[in-house]
Amino acid sequence: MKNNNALYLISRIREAANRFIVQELEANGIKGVVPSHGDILVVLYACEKCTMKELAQKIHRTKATLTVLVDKLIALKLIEKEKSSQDNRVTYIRLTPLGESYKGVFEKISCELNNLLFKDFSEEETKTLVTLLEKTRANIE
Amino acid sequence: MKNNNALYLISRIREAANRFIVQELEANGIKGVVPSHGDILVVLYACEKCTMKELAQKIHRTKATLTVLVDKLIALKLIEKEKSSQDNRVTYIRLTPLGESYKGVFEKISCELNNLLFKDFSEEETKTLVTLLEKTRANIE
DNA sequence: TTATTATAGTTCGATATCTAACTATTGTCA
DNA sequence: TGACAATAGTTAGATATCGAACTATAATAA
Repeated sequence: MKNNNALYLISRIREAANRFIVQELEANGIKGVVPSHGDILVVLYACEKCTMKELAQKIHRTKATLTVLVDKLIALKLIEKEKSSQDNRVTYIRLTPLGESYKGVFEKISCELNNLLFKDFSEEETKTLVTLLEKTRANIE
Repeated sequence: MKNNNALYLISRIREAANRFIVQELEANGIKGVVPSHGDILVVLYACEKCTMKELAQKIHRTKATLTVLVDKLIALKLIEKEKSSQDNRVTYIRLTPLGESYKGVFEKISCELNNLLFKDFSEEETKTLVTLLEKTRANIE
C-alpha cells in the first residue's frame, strides 16, 4: 500500500490547473492576475464586503501575503478598501464595478477548467474522486 | 457534474503535505530545506550524477529556479557541482557524503507521509484514487 | 573555415509567499 | 480608570519562482 505517487499527481494537476487559469484569464484580456488573485475575487463574488482577516482565512494565505495581493488588485482597479466606521482597526475589501464586470469570465473559466479536468469522468467517478480526496485531506489537515 | 471542489481539495492536500515535510525535516535536524530541495535530493538518491538541465526537468522547475535551489543546497553542503570534461557547457550535480547521509531520513519521511495521507485506505481505494488522479492529469497536461 | 544556429547554465527584475516585528486600535480586569 | 492583553493590518527581510536577456560553448552548414 506504500509508495504510491498520488501526491506527485496532485502536484502536477494543481500546477497544470494554475497554468490553465492564468492562460485563460489572459485570453480574456485579464493580464497580471494569478490564481491567488482569482481566489480573492471569487470570494468577493460571493461575499460583497469582507475584512482582510476573513479574506486571508478564506483564501488560506497569511495577512501579510494578502496585503500584497490586495495592493496588486487595487492597482488593477478591481477592488477597493474601505475603513470600518465601527472599528478603526478593520478594513473592508469590496469589488469595484470593473472587478464585478469580470464575474462572468471567472465563472466561465472555473467551469471550463472543471469540464476539462473531468471531461471523461462518469458521475460516479467524480463522486468517488471527491470522496477519496476528502478522506485524504481529513487525514493530513 | 459541474462545480465539484476536487481542485480545492487538491490544493489543500498539497499544502498540508508540504507543511508536513518541512516539519518532519526540521524534527530530524534538517533546517532550511523546503520540498523543492527535497525533490532535488530524492532525484539524486536515484541518479547519482545529473546535469542541471535533467534535474530541472525532473523536478518540474525552470533552469533559473534550479540555479537558486542548487546554490542553497551547496551552501548547506548537501550537494556539489562538477564541470563536465566532455562538454564545457554542462555542469553535473552530485550528493556530498553529508547529502547521502540523509537518504534514510528522506525515505522515512516520504513513507510516513504516505502512511498518514492514506492511513485508512483499503488497497482498492488507494488504487482507485491513483487511477482517477492519473486520468485527471492526462486531461489537463 | 567561418558564420549561423542550438544548447547549458546564470543573471536580472518582478512577484507570491512566509515569519517576525511593528503600529494602531479595542477589550478586559483589577 | 489605567495597565495589560488581544486583535487588525502593515512593513521588513528572506526565499522560491518565473520569463527574458545574457554568456559561453558546441554543432552545423555553406
